[in-house]
Amino acid sequence: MRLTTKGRFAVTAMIDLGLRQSNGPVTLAAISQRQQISLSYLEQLFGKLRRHELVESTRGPGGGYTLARKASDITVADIIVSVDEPIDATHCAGKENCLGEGARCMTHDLWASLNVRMVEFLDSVTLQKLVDEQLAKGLQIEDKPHVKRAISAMPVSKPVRINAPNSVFALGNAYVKS
Amino acid sequence: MRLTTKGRFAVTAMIDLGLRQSNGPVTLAAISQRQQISLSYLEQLFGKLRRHELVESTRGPGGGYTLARKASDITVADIIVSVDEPIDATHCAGKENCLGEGARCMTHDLWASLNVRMVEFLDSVTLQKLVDEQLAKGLQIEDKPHVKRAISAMPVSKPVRINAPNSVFALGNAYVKS
DNA sequence: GAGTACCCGAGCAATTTAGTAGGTTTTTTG
DNA sequence: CAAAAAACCTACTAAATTGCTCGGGTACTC
Repeated sequence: MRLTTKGRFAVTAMIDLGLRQSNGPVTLAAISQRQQISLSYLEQLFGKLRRHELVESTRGPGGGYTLARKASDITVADIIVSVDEPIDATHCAGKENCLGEGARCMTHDLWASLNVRMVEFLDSVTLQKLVDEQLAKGLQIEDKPHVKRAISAMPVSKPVRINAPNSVFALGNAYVKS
Repeated sequence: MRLTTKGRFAVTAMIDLGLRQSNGPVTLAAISQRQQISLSYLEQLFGKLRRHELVESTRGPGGGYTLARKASDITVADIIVSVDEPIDATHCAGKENCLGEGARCMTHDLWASLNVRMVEFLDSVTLQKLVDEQLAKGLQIEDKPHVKRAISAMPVSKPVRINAPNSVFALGNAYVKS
């Protein structure tokens, strides 16, 4: 498992979905606007989330996405694994004795143990918990504005275009680069 | 904070160091051989680890690296933060009201809470714990072979040259890509 | 002063990130 | 029925990151 902004975007979008799916399917366009994530990127992410059966889709007008199961049955680990599609971690993947030498590389055992702990932890955080956290913070949910066709002349809000992999889980450390 | 193979390499190298620093400084060349990480890459990582005061260096023959403090005072979070040099997580970094609109983006609060938990968790895992885990698994430590100058005709072991960011924390899921 | 080891920077190819662009289905609706 | 809304899909892109090489330094010991 990797933790990058990709996973963050997915978790953010899923929380948005969890918060608002009570009154019908939620469109990606709406999530895109609220969370400032590009629509096409959301489409890619939700394609994966759907194939991993975390969400279900409804096509046509009034359609959108809903959670495929209860928010309390979806964990952060589920989401991150879905979008990150890991291939293999160690360069000595699978093979027991990566080096023919006596000192077999400790990399997998070593990392596996930390990996297990990480996954256990992220598996203990459910989407429901995160949704509740947002509600507890007094997040206001607009009751489906149901904009019929009033979305045409919008001030596009500057397509800033920074194509950079952001760091995720940033700590608040602005270490002086001396 | 991000979790990539970069951090994994750093943690792996630090464990190797923790396991072997009892009899003097450990050279990067030795870690490179044992852990199959390129020397130059290790140099870059340890440059950062040194600037973050996790390790100390001794130059000249017999030199190498030692831990700057006790292994029990170094956490996995320390290591990962050191090599990953985060800049900022959210695209609305710092600014309280990222969008001028009523619905202020929930991204920071939202992610910050998960971030805090992650950091707390990774801060709870000390290098000492990981070292002990390796020792418990019966890892044998060669008592400093002290190869004087017998390293010249070595079978180089194929410089395979795969320049790819590997995934980290890979789960054992080989989902069928249908 | 020779050799060992850390130090540093430039530069590289493969990959990932985050996105644009442009289309096709499916479904509702007017 | 036609048009619109929405999911779906594929290909393409610039910037960044990853992991590495190369080539030189600099400090230290024997």
